Amino acid sequence: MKRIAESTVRRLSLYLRFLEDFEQRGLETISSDELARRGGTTSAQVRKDLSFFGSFGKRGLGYSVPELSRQIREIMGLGREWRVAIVGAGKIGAALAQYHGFAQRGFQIVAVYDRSADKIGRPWDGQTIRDIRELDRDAARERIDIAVLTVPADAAQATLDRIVKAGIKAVLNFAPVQLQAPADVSVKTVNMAMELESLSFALTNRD
Amino acid sequence: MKRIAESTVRRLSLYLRFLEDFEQRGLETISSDELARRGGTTSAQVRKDLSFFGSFGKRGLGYSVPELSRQIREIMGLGREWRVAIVGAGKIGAALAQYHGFAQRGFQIVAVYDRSADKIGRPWDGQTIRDIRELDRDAARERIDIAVLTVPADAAQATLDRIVKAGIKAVLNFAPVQLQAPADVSVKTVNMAMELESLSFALTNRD
DNA sequence: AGTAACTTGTGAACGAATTCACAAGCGCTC
DNA sequence: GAGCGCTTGTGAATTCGTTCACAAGTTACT
Repeated sequence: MKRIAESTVRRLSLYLRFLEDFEQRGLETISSDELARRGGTTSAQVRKDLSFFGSFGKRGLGYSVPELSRQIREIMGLGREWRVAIVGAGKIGAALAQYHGFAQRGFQIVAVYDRSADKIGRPWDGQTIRDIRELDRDAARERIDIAVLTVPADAAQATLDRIVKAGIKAVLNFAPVQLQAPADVSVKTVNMAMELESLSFALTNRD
Repeated sequence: MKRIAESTVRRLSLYLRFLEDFEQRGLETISSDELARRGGTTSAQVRKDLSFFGSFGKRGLGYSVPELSRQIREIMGLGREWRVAIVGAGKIGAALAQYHGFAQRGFQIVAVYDRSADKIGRPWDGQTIRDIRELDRDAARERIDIAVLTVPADAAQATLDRIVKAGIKAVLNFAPVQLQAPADVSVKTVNMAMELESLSFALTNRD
């Protein structure tokens, strides 16, 4: 398959959200123009994004809402359950575990790990906190697909190395550091510090 | 000033983090190549990024670590305190308030707002939760620069409208929705759902 | 059946961001 | 002070992503 731009993938995720909204309201069809309006983009962009994966629309009519939802879910691999481990049982980890949209999309939290002795063994959102050193053993047995990394910045790279060693191929990182991983491991970083600093820049350098 | 790409701003923020690291370790100079290695980019990229704002390096030598730190901080507007209000006193808001890197960079939380009657008036991380309806009145008096939006998705747009009306020009949004705001208001969205879905896509469509 | 009103899908044109490549500057050594 | 090794700063080339523009398909109406 041709290489797909990151920006395209992110927009698909966005479109899907609107489609689900439309679906719930019982609407049958939607045009690229309507999707574009909601997503803050252009209709040509919407059509181009979709065209990488096939032709899902009907000329003159638009897209069938349930059909396009289904297709995007399929493209994005959201037709299945993903098994997620949270690594780092701190405040952010806790907030994430409670985050509803998580389970809603089929991301099921199946294990929680920490390093500190006084956390290990404690109950935590329906789970028991496990020793990070068990990750290597657990990963295959528990069929962990994705690790959510919520450890302090200074431990992030070392913990990522553990995750990689355990054979996990996808990581969502919340530590405000740039991580190094092999090419076959996907790492996405959510860096609020960076976003805040972008705002600071925007406020400082306005025309 | 020439328009600066968002990606450039984000990288500057990244470079700054490495520089501070180097600074603490007492290193005097750094090359674009070293910065690039850490940031997962190329030396040409680093130099180009910096060149939009001036020439800070010395040929043959590299960049002075403290000097470049200072320059980037200045460019990014990080030489001052930014006054931040958290809007939405839920789990995510709480996790953020505790987030250390926040204050560290000069982002000071000066007020917390919520809508629900049983939260208003309660103590919260050294603050008292205020009624969201007071935001309009407070914004100028408290000199609020940035609002962090951590309300549920379905209330996000309406709350943003309040924030805009209160005259706040920068918003960090954690609700997983696309928001509409006037052009003179900067909105950055941190959307974990989208990142997770990108991972799902990556896992599904690997070569 | 013909026409009008829409909307998709997609090459081509455009624009933006990244990478290349190299002249020019700096410090060190002999 | 000439030569060498290193590194910056930046136009030019290239790559990548977005927008344009239009042929072709669909429905609705007369």
